[in-house]
Amino acid sequence: MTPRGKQTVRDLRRSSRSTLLRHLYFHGPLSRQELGTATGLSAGSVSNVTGELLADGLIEECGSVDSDGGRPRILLRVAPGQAHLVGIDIGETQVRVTLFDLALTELASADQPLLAAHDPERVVRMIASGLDQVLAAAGVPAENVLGIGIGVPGIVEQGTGADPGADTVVHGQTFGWDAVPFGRMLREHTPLPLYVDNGAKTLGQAEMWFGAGRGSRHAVVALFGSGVGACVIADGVRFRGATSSAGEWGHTKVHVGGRPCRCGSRGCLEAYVGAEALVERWDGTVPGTSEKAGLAALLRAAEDGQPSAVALLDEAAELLGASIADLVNLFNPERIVIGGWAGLLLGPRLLPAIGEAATRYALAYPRSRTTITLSDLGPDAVTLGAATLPLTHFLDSGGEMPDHLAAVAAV
Amino acid sequence: MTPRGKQTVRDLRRSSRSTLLRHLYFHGPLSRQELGTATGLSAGSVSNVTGELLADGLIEECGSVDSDGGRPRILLRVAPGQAHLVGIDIGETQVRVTLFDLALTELASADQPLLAAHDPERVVRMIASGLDQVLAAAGVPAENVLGIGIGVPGIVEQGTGADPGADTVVHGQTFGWDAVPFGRMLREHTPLPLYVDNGAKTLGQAEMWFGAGRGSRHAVVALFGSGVGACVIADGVRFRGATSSAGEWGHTKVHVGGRPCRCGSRGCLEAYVGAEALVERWDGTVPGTSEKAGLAALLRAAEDGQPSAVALLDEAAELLGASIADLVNLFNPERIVIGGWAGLLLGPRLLPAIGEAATRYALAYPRSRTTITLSDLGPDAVTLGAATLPLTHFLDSGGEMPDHLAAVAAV
DNA sequence: AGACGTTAAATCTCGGCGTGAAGTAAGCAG
DNA sequence: CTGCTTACTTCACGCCGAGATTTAACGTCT
Repeated sequence: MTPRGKQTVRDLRRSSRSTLLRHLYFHGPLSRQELGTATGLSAGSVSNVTGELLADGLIEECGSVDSDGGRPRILLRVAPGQAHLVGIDIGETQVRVTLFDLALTELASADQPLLAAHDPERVVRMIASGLDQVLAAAGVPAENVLGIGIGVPGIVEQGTGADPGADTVVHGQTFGWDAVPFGRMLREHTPLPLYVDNGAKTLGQAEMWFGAGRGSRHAVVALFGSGVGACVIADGVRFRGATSSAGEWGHTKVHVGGRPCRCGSRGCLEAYVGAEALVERWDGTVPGTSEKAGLAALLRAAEDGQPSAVALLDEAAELLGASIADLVNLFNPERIVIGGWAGLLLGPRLLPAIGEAATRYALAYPRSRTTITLSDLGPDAVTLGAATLPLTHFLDSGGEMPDHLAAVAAV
Repeated sequence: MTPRGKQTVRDLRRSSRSTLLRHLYFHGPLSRQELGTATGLSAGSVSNVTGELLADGLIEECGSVDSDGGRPRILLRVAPGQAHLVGIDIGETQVRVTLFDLALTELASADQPLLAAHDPERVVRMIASGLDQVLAAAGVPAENVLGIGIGVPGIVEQGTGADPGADTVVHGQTFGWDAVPFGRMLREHTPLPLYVDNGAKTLGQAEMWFGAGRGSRHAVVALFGSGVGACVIADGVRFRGATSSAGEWGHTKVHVGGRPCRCGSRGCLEAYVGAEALVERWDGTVPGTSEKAGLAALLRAAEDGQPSAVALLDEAAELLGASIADLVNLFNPERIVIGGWAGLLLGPRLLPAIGEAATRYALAYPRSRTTITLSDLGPDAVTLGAATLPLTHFLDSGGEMPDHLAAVAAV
């Protein structure tokens, strides 16, 4: 309990720049006038700071609006092409690299299949080549990229040094990665700033920025796929915990000592309601089908009234509801968003039962303050959320360019 | 996702004052010299700010230390008698009001028994009279009290207005309080600033400031008493959630659909390992004994090898370990502290088994970064933790006196 | 005793910040 | 063209922290 307050000199400027930039980013084109009233800064300061941002090329003027009788307002917006972002999704079956502009519109994308072998070295090489591909395809020079956000499976241990991304270590049980120095390996292929986080967490970020989580400051994004994970947002910021592995919801117990789970423990939620577990437990599964096909078949069977399928899905809804109730009790969020490909598939059928079960299992007061909704983002959101990581840094720093961008920005 | 960002002018000074005050508070008497290097502020600024704080009477000089050959260092410390704090514990059986000085040394205390009736109006009157008693006993004028911290059972809904304490609403299931406008009722008896929170949370605060949680920024304080609760600290700050009811660990499920719990749900942790549940479930309990006596008897029987007692405690350790594993997975803390009167009683016997079970049930990586320890604070810590609430506000604001104190501080 | 070295603290100068008032730009109505 | 309204810019002011300089308060050495 000896928290930090640091010294501050012209961090005021950084803070002002950050505030204005953020506001412009999220609330579309605005005049300096509106910016001032919205952020609380005086008109003089807004003029000053926007002038600086304009000179840096980070924002630009875009049209004007008549104001009855007086001088028209000049609208400002973030210059979308001034810098770029890369988002990468390392999934179970492929590595996807996507290049975005500052407004997060997709410019180019490169997919590379990832078969049985998940050798880290090979994945890193695929990232490097994917990076070259998208930059070449869009004609964007590498110096113009603010940073690379990467969503990986497993637990991510963030670095702390001067180049934190390069110190990132990944523990991925499903990939057989044990303390892989992922950041260091990547750093050998690119000098760009690296931001690595768990894929479920980047998906959660996307959900908070552009999906069903928009507008809430306390939320839990529950990712329901082959496994089960969660991304907790507290007060607008992702909850990381001491070593940024917080939110491992899938291995929360629903029946202590129950079904064995692939994590080595027993009774985990994932061992009951993960897509892998559901397909494996259903007696109607045709051996050899893929997980997605198997789950779709299970859903169809349940909709046709096949008793074992109905029972299995009813049980899944009950357990998910109970476990979501735990999240409500522990995190007290305003909103719970159910996402992930299995969540998208089963959600429409299960949501009412899940909500009802959550009401039965959670404490009344926090439950009454929470809404449970389905995600409205596609599965491509992982790369989008990953790109969000360097973007957040960019906005927080008030539009600071990494060192290698200085020359470009000066033009 | 449109977070804050405010205007800032001489908040720098507030921040500097806060930093220095906090550092002096927690790291005992220090010279200006040491303060400078410890906080990163320049010697000039330290001189400036400490001069201001001295003039305000918030800190004082206390002796000096030779520095080989040169001018001796003058030590500074927070002036303990300059202001006072009140901490109140509304427990199941009594209302305890304690007056502290700024250094949180107890000056006076008043207990009032709370029998069957928990009528809110009566509790508020007891608080008012207890307040008068302790102030009179210590000869402290009310104007000299920075604020009143109150730990209550149940869920606390914090106010948001200009006088947040007075808007506090309490939902206390065990007391039969339903949306009691506790803050407003108190405001009729005293003009002092009010800070209300759940008793488990104030106990957790005490643990973080003075107990086993000291020095960690991410911790979970698990309170194990008649019921079960938790206080989550993330990055040095208590995790509140949207309506500050986060951390309701006791009603987390260990067996979905299992034993009925007093909260109305089934399978809650509390329904298995709460002291009330343990005493009720043990076949050796003598009807009519108090909960504490019953639990002590259970413990003695287990130590004598009585099989049903041993089995019950073994199961409790297993379930606690599994549920603590959930906390580890979800919150990823550096430390878990087990407190509460039942925790203190059973802890020494159960701790090894709990730790071992947690290892079996939690993910390996976050578990390896967590230590599980027993509380080292007595049960009186609730009032201490409650007094911590106004103190935190005082330190955060850089030593700002509430309005009614202005006259006193000017002397 | 007095000069000197050493270290702590106070004071001073400097560049930078946001505010708010005063000034300027850019449109409209008559 | 003259006023009038509104948007933006400029500027003087007070305040801030950093860093250099000065003063204070001690030992020690001759």
